[in-house]
Amino acid sequence: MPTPKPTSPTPTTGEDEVMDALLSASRAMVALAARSLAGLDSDVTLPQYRALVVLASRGPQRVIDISTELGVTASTGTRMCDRLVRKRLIRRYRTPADRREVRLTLTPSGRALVKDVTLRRRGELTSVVQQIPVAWRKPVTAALRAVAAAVGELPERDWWLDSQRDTYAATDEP
Amino acid sequence: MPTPKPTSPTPTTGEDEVMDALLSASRAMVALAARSLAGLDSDVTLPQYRALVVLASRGPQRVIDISTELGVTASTGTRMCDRLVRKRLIRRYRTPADRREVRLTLTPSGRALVKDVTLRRRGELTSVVQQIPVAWRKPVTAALRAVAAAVGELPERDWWLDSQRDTYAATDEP
DNA sequence: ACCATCAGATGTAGTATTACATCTATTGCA
DNA sequence: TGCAATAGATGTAATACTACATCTGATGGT
Repeated sequence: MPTPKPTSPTPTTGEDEVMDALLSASRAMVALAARSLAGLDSDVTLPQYRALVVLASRGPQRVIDISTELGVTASTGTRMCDRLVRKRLIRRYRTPADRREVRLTLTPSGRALVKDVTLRRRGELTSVVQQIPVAWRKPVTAALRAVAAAVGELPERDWWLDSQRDTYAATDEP
Repeated sequence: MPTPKPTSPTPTTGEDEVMDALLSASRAMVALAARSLAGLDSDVTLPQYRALVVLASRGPQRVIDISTELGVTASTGTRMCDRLVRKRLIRRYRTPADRREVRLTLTPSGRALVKDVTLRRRGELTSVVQQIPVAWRKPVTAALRAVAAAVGELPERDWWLDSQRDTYAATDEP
């Protein structure tokens, strides 16, 4: 805790400092996320964007999957998807295997939007990254990956950015 | 940054890796933020929480300041403050100096809420921090601070957690 | 003293988020 | 075959976010 820090008797190994810095960075990231979303042409809300990121990171998902990931009910998920479909950012596909399921996939526009936001963030972070001494980059990279992994973030591989062909045939529009 | 060394003797030495890791971490942080907010007793939205964080980090602010920080109009800011006041998380104070102004401050509940959320995040990040090799902590800490600073995040000093007395006298309730 | 400006608040309005209950279509299993 | 369970969609409703236009009150400079 940063609070009544009793000035640990044992010279701490810098654990608190790392944690504080991490929390600061965390708040900053949230602000950054909000900002990069606000400065966008289309008006996508944060929940909507999070849904897009899930699709971008994990590939085609069901409504229930996205809902769970976002911590909302299925009905809320359905509603959100309605809006994203209306905005042409995602598409619904029926799977032949299980006709109850609906697979959600990003449209090219959806992919472009995620890419755009990513680029914006990249822009804001470029100078920071460049200022990190080369010798530090390895540990910093490792630490950041650990953070992402621990918090439950998906693969860093942006396979989705190179809009590969959708693997689902549009059987019907639900 | 403690050592803003001009670096880059050789172009791109792990620069991309750091950036990717940073972006991953960024997405993870957003998800984490949403989660730590969802698992809360009181129902505070992300915009509301961001407002609280601004107050917590920067101390008493005006409506316009918070609005600017959050990237919304003044009227939106006023509305948001209305809700936060109704939830007893912030308080409005008139300043004698400029009677147009309204200073917003966190109530004890507000402070407690921010603290609670911080603790939750801390919990999720503890294991990560502990896993970072001691030798790495210094660079990692510096890098994270740089990120926070660059993105416009405030001092890491959590002075506000030790609920010091509010310096404004409640003259009237607007 | 006058008036432009600033800080906030309010009226109005559209869209989003979210949940609960309920309904349809499908699937899986006994 | 029959029926519970699953995946979504829909009806309904409360709350939040957001902006634009407008209004009040207070400052500050001329």
